[in-house]
Amino acid sequence: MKLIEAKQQFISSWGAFGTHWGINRTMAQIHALLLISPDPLTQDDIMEELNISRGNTNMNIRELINWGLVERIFIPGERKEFFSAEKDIWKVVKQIVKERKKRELEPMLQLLDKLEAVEGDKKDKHVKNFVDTVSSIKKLGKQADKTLDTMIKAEETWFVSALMKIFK
Amino acid sequence: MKLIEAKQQFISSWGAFGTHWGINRTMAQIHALLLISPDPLTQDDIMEELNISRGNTNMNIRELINWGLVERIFIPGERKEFFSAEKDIWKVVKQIVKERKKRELEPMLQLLDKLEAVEGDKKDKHVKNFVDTVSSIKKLGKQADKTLDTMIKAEETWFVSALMKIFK
DNA sequence: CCGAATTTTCAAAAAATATTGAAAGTTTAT
DNA sequence: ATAAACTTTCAATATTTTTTGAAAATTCGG
Repeated sequence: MKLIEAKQQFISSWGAFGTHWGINRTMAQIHALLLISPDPLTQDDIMEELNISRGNTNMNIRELINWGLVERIFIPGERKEFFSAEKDIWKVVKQIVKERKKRELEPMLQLLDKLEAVEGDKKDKHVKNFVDTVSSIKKLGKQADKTLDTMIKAEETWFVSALMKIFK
Repeated sequence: MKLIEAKQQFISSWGAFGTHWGINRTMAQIHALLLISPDPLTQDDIMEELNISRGNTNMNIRELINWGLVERIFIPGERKEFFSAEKDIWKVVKQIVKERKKRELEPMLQLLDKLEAVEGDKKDKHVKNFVDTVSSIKKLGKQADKTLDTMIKAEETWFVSALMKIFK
């Protein structure tokens, strides 16, 4: 397979993959393109490679910057802005975990705390089942939260070798 | 907070949560409703509780069954079918992990294997960066795959205590 | 086998989401 | 201060996804 074809497949699969994870196709594709580009690219480079409009490109680059996955690069003597993606995949994964934890897991745990305190007779099977369900989700969620916190701080080498030890 | 209100909040949040994870709102809401229902429900019960159409209810129940999260219950003397969700949250999580691994991670790893074998001069920085990126994603993906395999087989108590040990 | 009860399908409609492109805004070199 | 280069915004449009509901299919008791 030629590089040009492999690149296209990589970008298009990364885009499809993203849509399964609540990330829009274009955002994932821009990320993929930057990952495999050895040098920073401009907005125009990205527009051209992916055949998307200026507005779309701009919005999604910004979103990637919000997620901490892409950074603006200043190149002396250049008028245009350049963009580059973090290439260390372990850092990328940690960054995504960190953001999703903050945006999704933490609010969910807050809600569960409130819901667990529902009024009503615990003898009533509806009340009991509700509280039990909420409590068990909360328990697992809290555990996941702690685990992810530690993971976010971890080095890959340390993490992998620790995992190897338990999951042997 | 009254049970009825707490239920509604739980269902609606579970639905919103699902949409961030590529699961459609209705499917997540049906799942939430079944999780907090002590007894199995019929299609009509679900339609009425969530105010959704018969077709929509039917398709999403089926999808939940495909995911292994809901099962049909046969109740002697009843003509209608009843549905019930797995209540053990650890089992639910393992089931979801298992399915997503099969549907998403495994095909991605297969693709990466192919892409890693791209033709071209490894001295060319474009080729080199492409291969390096693909390889490192593959490496992390393979590790995740193994880890998840072990997790799928694990008991919750064992899993949590093992995690406590490393992530202390 | 009949017909009522129930489930399933799927084309059409609605809703949600993503994309465009042109205009407005900003920055920079001279 | 000006104008060209570049970036950002956002209303309109297009696309994708979800939902509906009525018709078709299936199941089951008698």
